[in-house]
Amino acid sequence: MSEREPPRNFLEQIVEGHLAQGTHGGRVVTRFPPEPNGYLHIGHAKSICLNFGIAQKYGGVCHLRFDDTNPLAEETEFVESIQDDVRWLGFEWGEHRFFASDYYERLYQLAVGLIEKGLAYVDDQTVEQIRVNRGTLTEPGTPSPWRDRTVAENLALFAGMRAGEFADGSKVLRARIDMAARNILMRDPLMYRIRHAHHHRTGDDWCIYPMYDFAHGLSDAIEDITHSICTLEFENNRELYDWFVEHADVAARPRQYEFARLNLDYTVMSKRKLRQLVEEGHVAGWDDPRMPTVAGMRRRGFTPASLRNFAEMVGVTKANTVIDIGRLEYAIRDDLNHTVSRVMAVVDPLEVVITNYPEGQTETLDCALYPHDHPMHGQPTEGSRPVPFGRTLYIDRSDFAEAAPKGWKRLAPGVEVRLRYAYFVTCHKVIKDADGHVVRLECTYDPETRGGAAPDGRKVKGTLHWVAAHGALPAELRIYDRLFSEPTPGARTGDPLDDLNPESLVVKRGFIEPSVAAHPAGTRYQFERTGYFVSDTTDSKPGALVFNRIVTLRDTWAKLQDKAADAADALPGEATEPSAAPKAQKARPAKRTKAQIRTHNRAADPALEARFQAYQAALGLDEDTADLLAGEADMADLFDAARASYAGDVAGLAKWFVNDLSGALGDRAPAELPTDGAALARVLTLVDEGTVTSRASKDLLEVLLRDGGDPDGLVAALGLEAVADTDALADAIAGVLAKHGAMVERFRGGEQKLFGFFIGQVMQATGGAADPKAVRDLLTAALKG
RNA sequence: AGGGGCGUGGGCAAGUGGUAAGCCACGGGAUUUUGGUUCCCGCUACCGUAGGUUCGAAUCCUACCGCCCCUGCCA
Repeated sequence: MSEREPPRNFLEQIVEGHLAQGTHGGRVVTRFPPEPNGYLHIGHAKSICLNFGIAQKYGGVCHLRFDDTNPLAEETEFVESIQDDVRWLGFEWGEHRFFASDYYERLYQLAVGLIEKGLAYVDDQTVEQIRVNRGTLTEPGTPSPWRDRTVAENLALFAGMRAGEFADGSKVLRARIDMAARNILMRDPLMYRIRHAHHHRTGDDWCIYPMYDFAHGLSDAIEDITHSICTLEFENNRELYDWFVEHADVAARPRQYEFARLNLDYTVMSKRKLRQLVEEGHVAGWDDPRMPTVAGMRRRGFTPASLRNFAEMVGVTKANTVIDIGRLEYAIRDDLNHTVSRVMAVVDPLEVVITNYPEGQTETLDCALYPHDHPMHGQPTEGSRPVPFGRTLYIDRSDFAEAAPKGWKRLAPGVEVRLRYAYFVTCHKVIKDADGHVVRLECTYDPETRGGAAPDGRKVKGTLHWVAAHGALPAELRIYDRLFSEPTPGARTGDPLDDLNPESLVVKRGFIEPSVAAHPAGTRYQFERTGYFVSDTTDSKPGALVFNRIVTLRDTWAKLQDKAADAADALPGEATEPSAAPKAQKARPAKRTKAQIRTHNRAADPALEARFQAYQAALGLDEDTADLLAGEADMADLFDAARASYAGDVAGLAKWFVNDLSGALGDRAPAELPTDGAALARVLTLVDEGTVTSRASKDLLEVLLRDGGDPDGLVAALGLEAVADTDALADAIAGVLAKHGAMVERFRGGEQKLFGFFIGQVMQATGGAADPKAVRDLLTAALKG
């Protein structure tokens, strides 16, 4: 009961609100609308999880709709890859797979309908003319000379466009909205353009193609989508979306909602930049394991669950933020740690000879597949695999130091360590080549420590992974790292390519234990002490194994060393250059503020201006208050009406209007209220008289503004009369104190700020009806105890 | 006559007038045959800034500041 439910994101709250009110007849229909012109990336993955997730959660469905309205960019190949990716992520669209191109005929008819209503016209202007005449951010556009063609002419021309009578670019169909609209998208947006091009599905059936804004919302309407979720940059398009849905002949009323797209540091996400990486050969392809594409991450070894969890973890909001890529790494580690078997592999081999191990002898050790110190999700923690051991073996070069630094727990001359699951060994001799490079280590082992434990109870500080030379499988190990070395690629120079990480892929030749030979490509492992790896699904072959590093293990030792290195670097005391060049100050026109609107209103309405003056002169209100009250006639009317039946101090009424009423009003226009000034005045009077508390008056006001009615009657009906009766309050206080004994202790222990908590509790216990001042006094006494 | 959005600890993010959730990162400690895992503890935020309303404001009002998006016959 007291279990904390995960907070719902704002979209889920909206959906729940609709469900509660039966807004869409209780239906939830979302859609994921990719354009089949490229590969999906992790940002799309978030959107997929959101759309399919909401449908799943609320018993709805999610359509997969390909937004294929531009024949020049789109290809069937991408349709396939997108479907693969969505399925791989774990979502199923069932029979709900659609294409915008399925609706071309219907859309055409809807366009004709708009023409017939005089709401669309054929424009003969050139691209350049259209652009110029659209105006700018601060200047209105100018109407096309073709804007007032007759319906009949438009109909004929549009039919001609469809029939292929005109060349590309010679004509377009435009919505006839408003060339002076403040939202540029509303300045007669294009609906259709001529493109004599082959479409991946409709072939050569069409030579006119609908534009996004026209096609998208109406496709939503055709499919009876209820919640059309897209990213923030489409916020400006919503007005147009609504316009088309409203004016075209469709019954459904889908609504668009926007959320912030996913941004990840140390990577790029735009299709353009990703394409550039591929086309210029900085990566091996769209499925290069360093790419943030779904295909790339799949090949890298990410799991669908890790991506879904990641999407859940980062949340859904409208704030434009950048996610720490460490969270993605956390998500995949957190999954694999609980699902994947352990195995030993040496990335950078250094030969070790156990000099006191009999020559020619070998043995097989039984090694656990899973750690037993945490639950493995959906898998047994039991199970083992045979691992050969012998006189010659390999350890990782990074596990040996000729001169051990402080804190070193690994192998060094004279130091004894454990070979995992095997024996304790001690290094006695370091063999080097002519250049002084270590080529081999000679160690002795303690036969008594077989399995890794010493009968005499002695401890070693370190445990190393290893692979015996006999039976070792050679393997190519692709050590992947972040594609970019800067959190915001391109921040310095403007070109992300300048920040490519030269070590995003390092290929190593190493060895792995033979047990993995039996597993299919695509199997994921934890290479103990090294990281999570997957055998590459396209390049790994029996006898020529290839593994991709998915992610490292957390590495506390490396972190300590980094810190030590940083500390050393810092010694010279050089202040780091503030390299960030001052941003070019963009000249932005100042926004028209609410204050300017009010001033503007008065300039246009002398009567309003007169009231503004009178409020100050006759009523003695300060300028700011008078400004707010006389900013629009409706508000001033309401205020004057209230004033006429209010006996108290006018300044108080004015303040109450400004601070309380306008907040409760929200977007509602004063003139549309189901109540009047007299009733409002009565509300404040009730507060003045002490009949209701100011707290309870908010509830009263809310009901009054919503339903209207008689304030006195409402007070009685809602039980809002102020409770100043000492006995009743004392009871309430005693109840609260008894219920929150621990809090009382804390308060008496010095947490003074909890006083507010107690007041709040008492206020709640009395439904907001308690007189706060009385509560304050009584509570002070009671808490002194 | 520009318009549309967004600002809560290092990074995310709950919160919608009554004790500022949680996650990641970071720091400590315990356990450990992975410097992994797991488990504890810490991270003592006055909520962009400044005024105001209120017994009480991250939440309501006002002004200001900062950041993002929009002038494709792309989506």
